[in-house]
Amino acid sequence: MSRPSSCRIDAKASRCEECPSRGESVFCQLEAAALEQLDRDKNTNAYKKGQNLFVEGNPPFGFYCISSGKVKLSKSTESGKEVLLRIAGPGEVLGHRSLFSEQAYNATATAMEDTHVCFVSRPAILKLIEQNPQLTVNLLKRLGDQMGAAENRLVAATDRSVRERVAETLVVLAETYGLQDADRIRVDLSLTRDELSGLVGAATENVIRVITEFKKDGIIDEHKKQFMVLDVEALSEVASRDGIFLKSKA
Amino acid sequence: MSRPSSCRIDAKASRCEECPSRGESVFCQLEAAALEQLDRDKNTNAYKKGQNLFVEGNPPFGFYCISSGKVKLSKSTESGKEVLLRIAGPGEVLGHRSLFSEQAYNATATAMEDTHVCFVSRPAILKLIEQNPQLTVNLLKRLGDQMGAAENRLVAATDRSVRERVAETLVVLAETYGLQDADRIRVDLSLTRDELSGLVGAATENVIRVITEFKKDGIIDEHKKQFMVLDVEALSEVASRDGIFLKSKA
DNA sequence: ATCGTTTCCTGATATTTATCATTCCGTGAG
DNA sequence: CTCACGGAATGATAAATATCAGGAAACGAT
Repeated sequence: MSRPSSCRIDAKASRCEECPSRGESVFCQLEAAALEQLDRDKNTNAYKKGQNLFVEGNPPFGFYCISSGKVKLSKSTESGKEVLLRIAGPGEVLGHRSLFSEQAYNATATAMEDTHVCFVSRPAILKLIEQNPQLTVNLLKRLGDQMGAAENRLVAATDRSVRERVAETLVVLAETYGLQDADRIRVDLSLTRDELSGLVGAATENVIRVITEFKKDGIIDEHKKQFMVLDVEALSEVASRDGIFLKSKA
Repeated sequence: MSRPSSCRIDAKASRCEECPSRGESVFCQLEAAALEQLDRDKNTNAYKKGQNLFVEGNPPFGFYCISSGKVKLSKSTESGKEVLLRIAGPGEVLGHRSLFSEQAYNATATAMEDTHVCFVSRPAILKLIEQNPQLTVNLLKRLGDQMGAAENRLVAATDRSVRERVAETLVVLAETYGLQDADRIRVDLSLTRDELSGLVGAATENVIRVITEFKKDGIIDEHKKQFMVLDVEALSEVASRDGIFLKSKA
């Protein structure tokens, strides 16, 4: 209980150093005093799989920082499909964009698994920023990376086939959420075919055909909605590659 | 010569208030002292149509602010096509993203017409930011808007037909760079078919077909690579609409 | 003017992708 | 266990889009 934390819900002592996402978070370089302030200002909430943190079109009230779990950011199209903009893990912030642009949320945030999230109100975060200008620089960097990823994805969407995009997406997911598991990389995410298709930007049926093919080729495997990459080389080869794409987490 | 400016090249007195892009620029809310500092630190350069400000893959040295003219940001794909990420006009900044993420430029910036640009070196801009934290907030807002536009474009790319996207693009261009001209809106840009296609994200031939159709329907017109929107209603209707899309300017 | 180059346009064709219809399979509820 | 249900898979078809090929304008330079 001695030191405060920005990213943990646990009652027991949870300092920033123990935050699983410590190195990644925009907050976790703050000095002690600021962290204490942040700790006082924050609220921690638990979301069950499927619950929304916020919904597209609603006004933004503050800032979210994921402590544990995964959250997808999605937009639904007029034709009823769901486009996944990105998947955010521990240490990542959500709602920062709408906070500064003072516009309604542009996307819906949904917990993909049971998730703990710290919430900081708009006034609190603005005050914190005022006293810690470095924070905005961190946010700029983060947002810049995400922007780069979005741009690369845009290029991919117009230039690469569904097959290539599926491969690319799997590679990036493996890089971002992959856990080494014997000789395979297990993507630590529960992803439905529909969600993957929303990430790839293609019809679910076609994405299914591609992953079936990859499975037959022994490049990937899958159990219970968890994808495993068996041969990253081959997958990258298919992706034709170069892109940063989704990689906003760094 | 008495008062400095952030956004003008002219030797004659050019204060920020006179900057054509004053209200839009992230710089132009700075107080006098900071503006003077900025004026000392900046260099103004002129680019002829077609010249590059910077090129994808190169390391970023600083910050660009467009004084006059238009600049396109593009990425070339492996298959040799050119994807336009956005078009920036007076008051807009370029290179801010790479500056903070400390990565190579993700795109190439090319003057679409004769253009004047102010350049501020990385150290200078960082110093300025240190003394004027508000600047980063402005940048965050700007970047956030651009991010939203990119996301909307991503959704459009997967969900809307070429025809719809062409209409949408023209609507946004009219909103952003349109000048009222009798009963028509003239888009103040010299755009080739290839460039428009890069903006739409489709093969040039197909975009041409759509344009021809719109012209026949009397919805748009075009002279010397300048598009005119005759019937915004109709065009918006086709676009099916809702998107902010390109609208990053404001 | 004339040439040459670039951009624009048009049609025919091939390919990719989406859509629709149907079956299969796994999982949880009763 | 069996049923029902939702996700997953597969095939057939249709639609959208890209690609290819050839020609027509527009424009700049000589």
